[in-house]
Amino acid sequence: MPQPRATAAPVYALVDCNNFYVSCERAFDPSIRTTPTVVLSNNDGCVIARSPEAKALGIGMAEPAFKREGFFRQHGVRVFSSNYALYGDMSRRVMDILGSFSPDMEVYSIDEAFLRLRPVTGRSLTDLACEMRRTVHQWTGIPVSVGLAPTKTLAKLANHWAKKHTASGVFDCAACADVDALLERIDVGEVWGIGRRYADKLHRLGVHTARQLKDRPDHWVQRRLTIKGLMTVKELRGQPCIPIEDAPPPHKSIMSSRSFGRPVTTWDEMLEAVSAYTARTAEKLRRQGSVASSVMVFIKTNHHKPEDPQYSATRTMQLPVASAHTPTLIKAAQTLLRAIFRTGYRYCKAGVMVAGLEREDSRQLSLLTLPPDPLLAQDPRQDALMETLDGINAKWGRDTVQYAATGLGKPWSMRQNHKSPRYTTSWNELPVVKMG
DNA sequence: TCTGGGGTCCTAGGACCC
DNA sequence: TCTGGGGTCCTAGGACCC
Repeated sequence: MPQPRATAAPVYALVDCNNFYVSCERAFDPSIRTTPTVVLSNNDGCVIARSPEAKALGIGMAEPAFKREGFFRQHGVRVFSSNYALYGDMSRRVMDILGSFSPDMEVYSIDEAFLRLRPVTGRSLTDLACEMRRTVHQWTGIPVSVGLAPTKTLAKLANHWAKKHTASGVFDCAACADVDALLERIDVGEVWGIGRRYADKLHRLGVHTARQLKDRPDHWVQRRLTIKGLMTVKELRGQPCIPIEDAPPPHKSIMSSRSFGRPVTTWDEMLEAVSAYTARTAEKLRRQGSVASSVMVFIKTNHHKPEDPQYSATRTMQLPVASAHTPTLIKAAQTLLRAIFRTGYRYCKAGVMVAGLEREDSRQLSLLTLPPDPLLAQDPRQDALMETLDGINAKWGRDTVQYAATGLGKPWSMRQNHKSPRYTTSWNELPVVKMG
């Protein structure tokens, strides 16, 4: 048993929900607790979460679902469409609980958080981690694993180790007498910050394990993996380089894009889809309190179907005055789309991105636009209108009020043929408990 | 023979993460 | 019929400035 630490050196915990999306489905449907289960990406495209039983059947991450349909049926695999209303809400509950264990928390993704833990007299951090795990499971039904280490990169590895090799679901690097021996057993590609490309490159250079990477000289690492790679290596050596970000910095760009549920071929449908994505982008922009100074639109055909004629195009426009006003952005996006849209293609995807984001309260006015236009662009009525729109939609649900340009039927919208109810966020879809 | 030196800004491409 | 969506950062190279 590791002893309570006497020093003030920070210890990082990485808490990661096990098979998060599957665990969310299971929390509300006990009948699938031991059934092989998968969750698909948007548009029911590929597998993005697998239960242990599904993994054991050999179902891979990111496998296209349509190729596995027969297999799923044959093995009784339960299949779910992504239900982000549910996962987002469950995530918030888990994070609330974790936040009560440490004020220094970074919510790193929908299913992961880093915590900086302070040693408590008379109690080991492993013990504390076990309590976190118990509490989250008891209060939400979501199983989590915890890795403890002196750096975030090592905490990631410790978490990985906890999932694979412990029954407790908790692993503390400090409890390990020989960290080098452990790093020797970990493939370099499993290190946080080393993706597929770098892993291939490192293997070609004779670096196969986390230990070997850790022992390369700084200049060797920086030349091949850039400054970021060097930070990763220093963290493997136990030297913290990547701080906790407790307040996430505002986004520098915001995108909305979707694959279509079926190919889009007409101008009218494409215009509707791009307008709808723009409206969504504008909402996200306002939620962050930002305005955008440029708009980008892209459209593309399906490159998985080489027998179809292929086309893809992107176009960007600078706005004279940064804006988060939906009609202004829709107008810009429509102009861009008009410039790149070609008939005769079966489009599979489109998207809208805004960039050059500034805080709404400190935006630059245009030098070039003569009065009264700057006043018009700053019309306070625009802001008031958007506020009202967002308020109504927040209260009564998304798209209670929407722009006509974004379409009503949305025949191009994504497939979601296996969606579970929004158990926790919709009154009409609450789970029903039957008293025996 | 010999073609400065230092800086900024922008873009494209490539890598990573979940 | 059919292969996700949404981000960030770094580097190199070119344009341009004095």
